[in-house]
Amino acid sequence: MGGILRILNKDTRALPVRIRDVAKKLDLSVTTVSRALAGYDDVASATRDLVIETADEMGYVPQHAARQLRRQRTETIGLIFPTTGSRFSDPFFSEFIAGIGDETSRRSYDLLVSVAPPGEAEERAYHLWTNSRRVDGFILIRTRVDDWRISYLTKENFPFTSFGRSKTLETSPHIGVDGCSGVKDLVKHLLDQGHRRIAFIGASEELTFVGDRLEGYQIGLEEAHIAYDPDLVFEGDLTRAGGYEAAKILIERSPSPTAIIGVNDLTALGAIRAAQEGGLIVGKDLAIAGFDGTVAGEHAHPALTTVYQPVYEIGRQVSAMLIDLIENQAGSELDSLIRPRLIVRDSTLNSKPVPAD
Amino acid sequence: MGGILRILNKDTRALPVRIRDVAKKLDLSVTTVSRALAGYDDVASATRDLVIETADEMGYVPQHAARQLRRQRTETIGLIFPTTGSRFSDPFFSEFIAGIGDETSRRSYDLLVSVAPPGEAEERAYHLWTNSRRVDGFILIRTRVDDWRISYLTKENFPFTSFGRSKTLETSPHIGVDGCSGVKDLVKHLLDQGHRRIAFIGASEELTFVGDRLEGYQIGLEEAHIAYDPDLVFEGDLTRAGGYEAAKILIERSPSPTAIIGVNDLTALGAIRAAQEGGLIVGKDLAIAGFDGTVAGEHAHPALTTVYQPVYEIGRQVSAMLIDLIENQAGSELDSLIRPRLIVRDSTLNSKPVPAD
DNA sequence: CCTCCCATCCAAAACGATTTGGATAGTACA
DNA sequence: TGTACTATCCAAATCGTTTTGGATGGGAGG
Repeated sequence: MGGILRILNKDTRALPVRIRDVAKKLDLSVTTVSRALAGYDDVASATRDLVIETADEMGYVPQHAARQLRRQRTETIGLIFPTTGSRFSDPFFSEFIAGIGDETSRRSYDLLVSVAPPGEAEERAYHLWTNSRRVDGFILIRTRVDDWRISYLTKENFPFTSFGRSKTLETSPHIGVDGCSGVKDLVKHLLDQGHRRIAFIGASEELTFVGDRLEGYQIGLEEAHIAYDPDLVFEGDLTRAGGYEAAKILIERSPSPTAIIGVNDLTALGAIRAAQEGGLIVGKDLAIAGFDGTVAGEHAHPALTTVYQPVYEIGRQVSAMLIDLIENQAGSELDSLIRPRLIVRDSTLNSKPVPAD
Repeated sequence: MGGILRILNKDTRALPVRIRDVAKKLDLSVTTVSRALAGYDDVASATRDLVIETADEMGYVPQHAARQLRRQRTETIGLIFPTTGSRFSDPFFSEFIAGIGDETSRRSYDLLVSVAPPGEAEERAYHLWTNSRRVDGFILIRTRVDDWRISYLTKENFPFTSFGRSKTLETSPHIGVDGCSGVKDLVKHLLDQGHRRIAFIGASEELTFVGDRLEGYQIGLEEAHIAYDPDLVFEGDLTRAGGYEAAKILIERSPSPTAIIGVNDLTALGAIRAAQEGGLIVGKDLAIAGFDGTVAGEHAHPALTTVYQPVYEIGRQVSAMLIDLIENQAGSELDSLIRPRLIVRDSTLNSKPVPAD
C-alpha cells in the first residue's frame, strides 16, 4: 500500500556542524570557541559575541556524547516505572511524568524512561544505567517498605530522590505525602456524616503509601473509639477491577458497611460501579471515597470524595530536588512532607438528593 | 525532621570499571577485550569465554557516552509529547508509552521523553535533539494535517515513525488506525438502534485523526441518506471537560439529538456526565459512544460503547518499525492500517433496562 | 628448508567536545 | 629601557570506546 517510501540513507544525512567548523570559519581555535560559548571571561567580549552569533547561525549544537564523555555527566535523569507493560494506565503516571518533564527541561536536563516490573528485570535496568553512566540520578516511585533500589543506590553513592518515603533507610531525599493524616481527615468526615461501619480497600502493604493510608484509617477509628474490625479491610490491587471485586464482596456482607474508603481513586471508582450494579445509590445508601484527586474521580457519577495530592507539582519538586542533589546545591530541603487536602463531593454526601430518575 | 542526610560526594562514588581495567587484569589488550565482548571471530574461543566471564564478574558495562561517540549512534529514541504539562492525563498516553518502552528495551534501545506544547518550544526541542545527535529517531504522536515535524525530519533525513498519518507528505512510515471506518461502524450501529438525530463532538480538525473520525460520521450518515446537519457537530478539546460543555449545549437544543458520538472516550465520558446531570438516562433517553476503548469507558456507568484501538500494541509496533528503519532493516511494512473494533455496551443499548433505583 | 597462510592478538587512530597550562603581545609603571 | 602584569588566545591532553591496519608465530604444503 501507499506508494514508494523514501529510503533513509545515513550517507545522505546532513552532517551536523562541529565546533571545529565554527572555529575554522572564524579563524579561531577550537578552544576559544568552546570557551566563548561557555561564557568564560578570558575571551574578548567582541570575540565572544561574534562566536555566539556565528555558532547560532550555523546551527551549531554540541554533540551530546562528546560533551558527556569529557565532562562525565549526562544531564539526564532516569525514571523506571515499576510495573509491567500492558496493565499500566493509572492517570497518576502521566501527571507525574509531566511534572518531571517540565522541571527537567527548565533546567536543561533530559528524562530517560523505562518500564520494568519489580524483580530481576528491574535490578538489571538499574545496574545498566548506573554502570554505563547513562544517567546522573534516579527518581523512584511506588517506594516499598523494604526497597532494594534504595539500598542499592545508597551503597553505590548514586543520587536519587523518591516520591514517598521508605523504611529501608532512616532517611533519604524524598517528597512524601502524609497519607495517614489525609485518611484520618477522611474518616473524620465520614464519622461526621454518621457512619460507623467504614470499610477500607487497600493493596499490597509492601507499598509504603498503602501502609500509611491504612494507618490513618486505623487511627481515625481509634480516636472515635470504634473497634478495628479486620473483616472490613480488604486487599485490592490499585486498579478499578480490584476495587470492583472487593466492593462486591463487602456489599454482600451482613451487616454491610455504610461507607467504603478506597486506597486510591481507581479502587474507589471500581467500588462505585459494584455498588451501582448492586442497586445501591452511592452517596445515599453507601458512601464511597478515594485518594489521589484524579480528574476521573471529579467527573465520576456521583463525583468522588477524595483526598487530593498535587501529583504534577510533586513531580516537579522531586526532580528539582534531584537536580540540586546532582549539582551539589545544598539549598533545597531534602525531606518534605506534603499534607494532602480533603475534597468532599457527592459520593459521601447523603444530605444532597441524587438527581431524580 | 528526619535527621542528617548523607551528603553525596562524587569523589567517594565508586569508579566504574573500564574496559582497560578488564584488559589489565587479564593481561590482554583493550582491543582484544572489546572484540571478544562484541563476539568477533578473530579472538580464540577460550579467550573469549575468559573475557566474558571476567568482564561479567567485574561488573563491566561499556560507558554509554564513549561508545556512542565512537559509533555515532545513540541507541535511543525520542518521544516528545505535544502537550503542555499540567493538562495531560489522557490514559491513552501511559498505555502508549508502555508499548514503546517494552519494545525498545527488548531491542536494547532507550527512550528519551520530553513534553513540549506545539509551537516554538516544540521546534527547539526537535532541533536540539537532532543537532546534538541525542537520539537516533523520533516517534511522533497526535499528527497534524499540516505537520511541521514531518517536513522538518524528512528534510533532515532523520528517521521517524508516527502514530497516525499526515497529509504533509504523500507517504511516511506510520501505523494508522482507520478512524473513518471505525466511526462508520458506530454510526451504523446507532442507526440500527433507530437513531436519526446523531450528534458528533469533535476537536481541532488540525489533528488528522479528528478529521478521519468526522469523515466516518459524515459518510455513515450519507449512506443512510440522512442529511448532514452542521448544528449537530461541535468542537471539543479531547478532554472530559470539553465533552461535558459541548453535550450540555446539545442537550438543551430542540429538537435535541438522540445520540452523541464523542471523538474520544474522554469526550464521551464528559457527555455522559452532562446527560446525567440533565436528568437523562444514558442508554435509554440518550445514546452516547466514544472512541479509544480505554478502561475508564469500560468501567463507566453505564459502560461506554466505543471503538477500540489497541494502543499498547500500536506503541510496540510503531517503535519496532522505527528501530528497523534506524538499523536499515528493510523487513517490516512501513505503512500499516489497523482496523479498529466496535465494542457495544450499555450506553447505546436502549433495549436493556437500566438498574432500578 | 622455505614459503604461505591462518589464527590470534595488538598499537594507534579515530569520535568531538572540554580543560589544562601555557604563549604572546600590548600596556603601565618604575 | 626593562619589568611586571593583564588581556586574549591556543596546542595538546583527556574522557572510554571501537575500528583500522597490521604484527607475530606456528603449521601445512611444496
